[in-house]
Amino acid sequence: MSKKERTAIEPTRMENYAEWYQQVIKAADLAETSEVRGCMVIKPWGYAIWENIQRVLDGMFRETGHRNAYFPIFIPKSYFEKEAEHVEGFAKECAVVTHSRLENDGQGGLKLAGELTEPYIVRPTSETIIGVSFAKWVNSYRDLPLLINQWANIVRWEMRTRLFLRTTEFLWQEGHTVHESREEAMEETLKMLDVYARFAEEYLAIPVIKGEKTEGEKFPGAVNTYCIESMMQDRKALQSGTSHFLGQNFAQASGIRFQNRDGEFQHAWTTSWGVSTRLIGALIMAHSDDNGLVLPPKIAPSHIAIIPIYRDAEEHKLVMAKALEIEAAFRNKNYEDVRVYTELDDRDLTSSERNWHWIKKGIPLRIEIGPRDVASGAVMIARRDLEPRAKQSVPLTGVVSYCLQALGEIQANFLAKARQFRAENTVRIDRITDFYAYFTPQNAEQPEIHGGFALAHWCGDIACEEKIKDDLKVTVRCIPFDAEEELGACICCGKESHKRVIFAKSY
RNA sequence: CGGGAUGUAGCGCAGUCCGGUUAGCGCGCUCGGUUCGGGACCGAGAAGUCGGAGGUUCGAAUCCUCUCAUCCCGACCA
Repeated sequence: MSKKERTAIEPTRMENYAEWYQQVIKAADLAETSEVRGCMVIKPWGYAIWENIQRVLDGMFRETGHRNAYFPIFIPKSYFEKEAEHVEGFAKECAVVTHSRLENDGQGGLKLAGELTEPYIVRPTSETIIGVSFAKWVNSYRDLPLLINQWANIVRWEMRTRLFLRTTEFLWQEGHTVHESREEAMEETLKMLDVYARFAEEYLAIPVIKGEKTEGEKFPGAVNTYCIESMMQDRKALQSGTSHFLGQNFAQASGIRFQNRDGEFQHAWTTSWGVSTRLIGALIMAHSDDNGLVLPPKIAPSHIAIIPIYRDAEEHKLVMAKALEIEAAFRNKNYEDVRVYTELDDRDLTSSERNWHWIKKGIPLRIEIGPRDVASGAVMIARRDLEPRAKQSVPLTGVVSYCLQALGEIQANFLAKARQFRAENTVRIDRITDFYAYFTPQNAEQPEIHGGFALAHWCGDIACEEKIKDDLKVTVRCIPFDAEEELGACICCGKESHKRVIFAKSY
């Protein structure tokens, strides 16, 4: 058989990005679609990534003074109705509970019974139900700030779903805070956006752009919505986290009032912020390649696959003894704040089968150890940030230090690579013809990877935003915080503009 | 909710137009053997009643009616 180069994932990113994404998830065994419409089953390798995300973020929330709590999954319809924009924003995607029990229908089936006097909405987000509690908890300025976080599941009845990116039920974290003043609430909103940005870059190795959402894209009921936007390898944008300044809207709707320092009653100022299992989608699309998942060491469920190579029972015994020694050497070892985990894989499969298994799962390092290595007192180490064939012989005595250092390098390489990719695919555009050309694929039937982030002037008029969206499916991803003052003309209508915003196609 | 398509073994599919013995193929799985440092090979085997209901017929995966579900394209979206 000819040993021609082939990729572990087919099709490749270039051939069919959307299909490649599904295949990476399948090959890495992260998740699968469930029998339940739009819902996914998150499998151990995928769930472990989520647990790592939870662990790290939870620590960050604690450090910033937040405490975890839990609120009901059901929201009475009347609560939901209190904030008008909020209702409008979520009404079309709510699962509603209308009955409380099932009865035998006499034909071997079941029928709905016990109709509720007031239907319950399965939370699509918890502002309204949490607001009811907050109204009780907050009476005085001395009760503030109130800094709460909830880890929960959410249901949004989306029309079209994609594993991790958009599922009917998803897991997330939602922070909800109450403050005495506008300034303090705004400060909180931006502080948590910073936490998200730091997490994305330091742990997920995904560079993000912090900015504000336009009026058309902001959270229903929010005064301002801020976001972190990242670029995927098909050059589309993915909103990876949001933080909302809710003003007094929800405080008024829920009656969150307190007596201030002057003894007067006033409505509080609230915020909410969240990230979801979508981050796993971001992780996949930001780093993975045509050989499967690629995981930054700081978020990987496990870091090193140890692969013994042997032909018979005698060699197995010989090699396994060393493999167990290596495994033991990593016990209780940390790379920065991350515990290093290993996977000793001596399954009865060919070594290449086991090798590819771990490549596809995105494990950062692989240690191969065979009879030749045992004889020479060394092992072969392969890194996920290099070609699958690239292997380095490392003496047994230096394996741990080599690996710990390599993990750090790999983490840094992924971030640098993602930064470079984003830089290469970000352009400043001033003429509308260039803008349309940039976002128009060569092949309309089967669009190739095209476009990217376009920094262009925008007048702030929603009509221009809508027109571009209708024409090109391109939206204003955000008005970046770091956008410099610059006089220019709106890319769409030509009116005066003072800042460039980021336009892109998005998920 | 509009437009299009599909439901046959765990997965991917053929067979359906032109009804006819025991419903096939690839992958996967199980067992045995040879292999094993770049995705192995040979042999044997298990597994489906054809989305569901009804009808036509001597006979239905195949024809008819109804129904359910899923997928793709639009509007929505963390």
